[in-house]
Amino acid sequence: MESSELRKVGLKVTLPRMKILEILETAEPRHMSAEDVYKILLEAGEEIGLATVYRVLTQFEAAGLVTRHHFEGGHSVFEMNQGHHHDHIVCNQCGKVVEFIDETIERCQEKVARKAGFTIRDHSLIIYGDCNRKDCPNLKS
Amino acid sequence: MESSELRKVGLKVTLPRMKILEILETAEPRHMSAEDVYKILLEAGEEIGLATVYRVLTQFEAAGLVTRHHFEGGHSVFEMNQGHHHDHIVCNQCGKVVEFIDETIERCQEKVARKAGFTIRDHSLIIYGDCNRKDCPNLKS
DNA sequence: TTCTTGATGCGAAAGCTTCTCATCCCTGTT
DNA sequence: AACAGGGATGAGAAGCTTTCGCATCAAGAA
Repeated sequence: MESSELRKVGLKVTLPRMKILEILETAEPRHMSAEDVYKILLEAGEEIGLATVYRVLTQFEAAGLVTRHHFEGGHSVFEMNQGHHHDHIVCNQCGKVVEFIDETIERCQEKVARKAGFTIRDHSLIIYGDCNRKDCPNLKS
Repeated sequence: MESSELRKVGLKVTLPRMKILEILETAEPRHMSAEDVYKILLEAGEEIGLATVYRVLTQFEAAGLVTRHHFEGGHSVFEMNQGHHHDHIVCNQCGKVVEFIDETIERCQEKVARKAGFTIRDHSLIIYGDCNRKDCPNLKS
């Protein structure tokens, strides 16, 4: 039962929040825009407003349940947190997203920030490229 | 004479392009939004449209003269290319931007992408933090 | 069940960026 | 130097993502 997750972070357990949480936990791909989540809810016959989706996702982000990434094109994508940080490789052609974590890169970032006198709060590393798969069409979403 | 730079990349030499190029080459800070460039032009008494600034910056990007970065908050900043790639540390408080380059990180990215079967076209690494300077107010732009 | 407060849905609005189109001005050619 | 052609420009409208405002509604406590 996911309701405990909501209570744990101090959010009232409401229908929209449960539905959105469920989608984030089960749907594929795991990286979705607010619009994506909204469409899934509409197709499922839910009565929900796009504004609510944005509000809830923002609250989830503040609560540490999801992470928001600023991909190119001026729109954000959200993904469920899995406890461990990771970065992304995005295919320019098909939009496929691969997650990765590289400890060496993480350590180098700490070193660089320290040298500049900064305290790291967050970071965003996104590699853009071509995935080179045979089934990768140019039907960029 | 900057006009040669424009000709070199196959762009007609026009007044707006010259002016924008000059601002990008001389103004501080080196990271500016389209709006920033537009305001500088207006204050200089130029008759120019915001749409033109966006058009020209996009053309400059396509021509490899400038690079566009997607910072948080949904707005882009542009900076003149200096021949060498670099990444950024941005202060959450005052917006100060520090550039850095770390060869180890660059190499790791290549390795990670290769392992995932991707061909890197581009990448974006932005570290967000606090710059810890005494003159760093919370007057986030 | 009733009450209080916070959550929701809807439409409007804000912020950034792009589009449309009539006019203008580079640029190569007379 | 004047000309012609097509790309470039300015102004406003429009598009897109995201947020706001407010009347209504529902979750959680008494």
